[in-house]
Amino acid sequence: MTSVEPRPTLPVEINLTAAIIAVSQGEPAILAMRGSGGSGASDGLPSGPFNPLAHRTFEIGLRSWVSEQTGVPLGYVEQLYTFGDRGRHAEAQSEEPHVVSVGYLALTRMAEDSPLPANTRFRSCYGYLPWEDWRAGKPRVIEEAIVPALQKWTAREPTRQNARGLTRADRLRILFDETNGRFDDETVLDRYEMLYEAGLVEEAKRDGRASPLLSTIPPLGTPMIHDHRRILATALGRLRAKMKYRPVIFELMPETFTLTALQTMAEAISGRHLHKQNFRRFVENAAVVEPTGETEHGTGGRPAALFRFRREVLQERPAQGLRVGARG
Amino acid sequence: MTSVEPRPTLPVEINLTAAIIAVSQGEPAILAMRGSGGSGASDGLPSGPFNPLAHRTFEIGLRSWVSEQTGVPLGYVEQLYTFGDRGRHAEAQSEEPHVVSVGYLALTRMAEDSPLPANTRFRSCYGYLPWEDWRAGKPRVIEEAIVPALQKWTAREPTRQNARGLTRADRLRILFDETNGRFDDETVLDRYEMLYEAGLVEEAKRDGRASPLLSTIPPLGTPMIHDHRRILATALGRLRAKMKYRPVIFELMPETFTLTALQTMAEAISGRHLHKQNFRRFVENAAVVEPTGETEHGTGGRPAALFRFRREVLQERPAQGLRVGARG
DNA sequence: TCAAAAGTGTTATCCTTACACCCATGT
DNA sequence: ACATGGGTGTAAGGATAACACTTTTGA
Repeated sequence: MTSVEPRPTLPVEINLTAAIIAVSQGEPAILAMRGSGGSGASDGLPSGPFNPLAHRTFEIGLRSWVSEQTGVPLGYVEQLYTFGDRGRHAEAQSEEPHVVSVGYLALTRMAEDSPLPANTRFRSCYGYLPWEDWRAGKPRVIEEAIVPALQKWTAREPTRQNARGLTRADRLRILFDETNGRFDDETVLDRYEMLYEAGLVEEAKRDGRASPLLSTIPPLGTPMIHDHRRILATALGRLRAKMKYRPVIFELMPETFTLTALQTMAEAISGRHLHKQNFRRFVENAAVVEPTGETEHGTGGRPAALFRFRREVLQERPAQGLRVGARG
Repeated sequence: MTSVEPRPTLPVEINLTAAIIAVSQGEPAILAMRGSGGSGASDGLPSGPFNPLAHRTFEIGLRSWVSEQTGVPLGYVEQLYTFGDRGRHAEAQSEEPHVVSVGYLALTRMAEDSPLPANTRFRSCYGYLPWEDWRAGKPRVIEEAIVPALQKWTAREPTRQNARGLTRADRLRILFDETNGRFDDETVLDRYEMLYEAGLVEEAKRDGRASPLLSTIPPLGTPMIHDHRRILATALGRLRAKMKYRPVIFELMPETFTLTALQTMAEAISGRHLHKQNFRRFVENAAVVEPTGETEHGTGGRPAALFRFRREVLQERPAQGLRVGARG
């Protein structure tokens, strides 16, 4: 039975955090502020508390924080996940209010010339998550550092299962091996969480659960404050998944573009190398783009035809994305 | 620049709400409490405030509320979405703390005999969302009530576009028409949201945005308190999507089952009729089940072979679901 | 003239959809 | 024997994955 007596307001604060992704020169980039938040010199994402008196919805509040902190205009915005254990050491002992993070994915076109605050820059996503970039084959850090360290971690409790019934060895195989020659580009969060659980990322040290192995391996990507790297991992995974069934990628492209530029964009985000003809055939028969008639010169070879996104596909039906194939 | 001075805790309360789905006798059912919450006699989902001092994570808090209010054991649990505008009339004027709802999907096997509190029962999902049940063809309520009413709503502002660039007519066509003979079973939330926006569901009246048409049509499904029907719609859509790529459906099945029972389950959830052979072939070559060797008699005809879920598929790779085909 | 990038043709294979028919049991 | 639901074979069509080759420009 639900109690009806008036409850004291519980000490909970809502924090809104944005993973703002853009792509420039074939690198997917995340907007990060260096040395933000007062937690040492780590990078952080734009974020701020949600004040329901000032902003009617989360999204309005988020846009306001991002605008104030970075000046970057947001296009596509999507809620990702709400994390109840932000700095996972959070315990009853603390005097501070408990903080709950609502993470958002936002996409923006990068304007090379737009002014950003001094400590704020677009930085490659793969600087924070280097094991996610398979465009030039399996990243060396996986075989050289991650797999050996995780194997030791696995050996420590070989039979223990997680909530989904998987042992550590199962997860290692599923997440860091190309099973059937395939790398699953969408399980970004699971990979990050496994490294965190095993105590192999800096954030684990901060939360008091670092592995003794942590000091024996090179740092696995640049750390971030609070749970921001976790939010970035969630954002990248979601974007990779969404791109396959919704035309979100065009939120990142300029008005007109070549097919090669589009493919490079898809590769940057999915972290995989794609097959040229198959990519083009797919784009063609999905009818998501149309030629402008112009060509782009000065690419070093034959000029490329320019295309634009056919906005009408949004009105048509299942609003197709780019179902990128298995591998190039 | 983030301010570092101590902020007063903002008056925000986190509410945890569970859409608990089970299936019995071919009907997908949602656990609902009649006349709960003090908001009149409407139905509500199990829910309660999150107290970080009592519960370390949202999920622990949620399980505790559900257990206390209903006694139902939860199997699979997944976070859905966090709604910042629960009873969307929420405005600064109110004295009460602002409430933010974190919605969860949970699955459970229905035990026919288990005792439930008096006001609590599993009720058909399609009682709340009748336009989602296409198993026997297009639901009559769509052509008879929904489409005419939405057409009038569309005509009122024919050129207005929403955030995704869609006009009302676009949305009507996309959401309530079988485009290319296909009904998109995953866009449950979009359909509910369109009806809400158009003021055609009871909840809109409560929030002061009912359409004058509301009294001219039969009620569109049973209403719920707060945003609970919205959470149910989110849950059903997510479950329909997830079922296609993860074997979550087995969380709802008994230990052993016939293939027909499995198909009935998939149909109950997806709201569509499926093709028998194709369904069986899919199950077969996904290798997600194995025969027990037993058969079930007394089904009225030839006895059916019994199967069980192969738990090993969780260890194998992309943990397949039931990719239900277009239509039966 | 040649490097560099754009752009095309074709085939084997597998998955999806959709037919229509046979089988084993209880009454 | 027959109604009822369980269970199968097969073929057309389309999507995918993988081949290697031609074309057009700038330097």
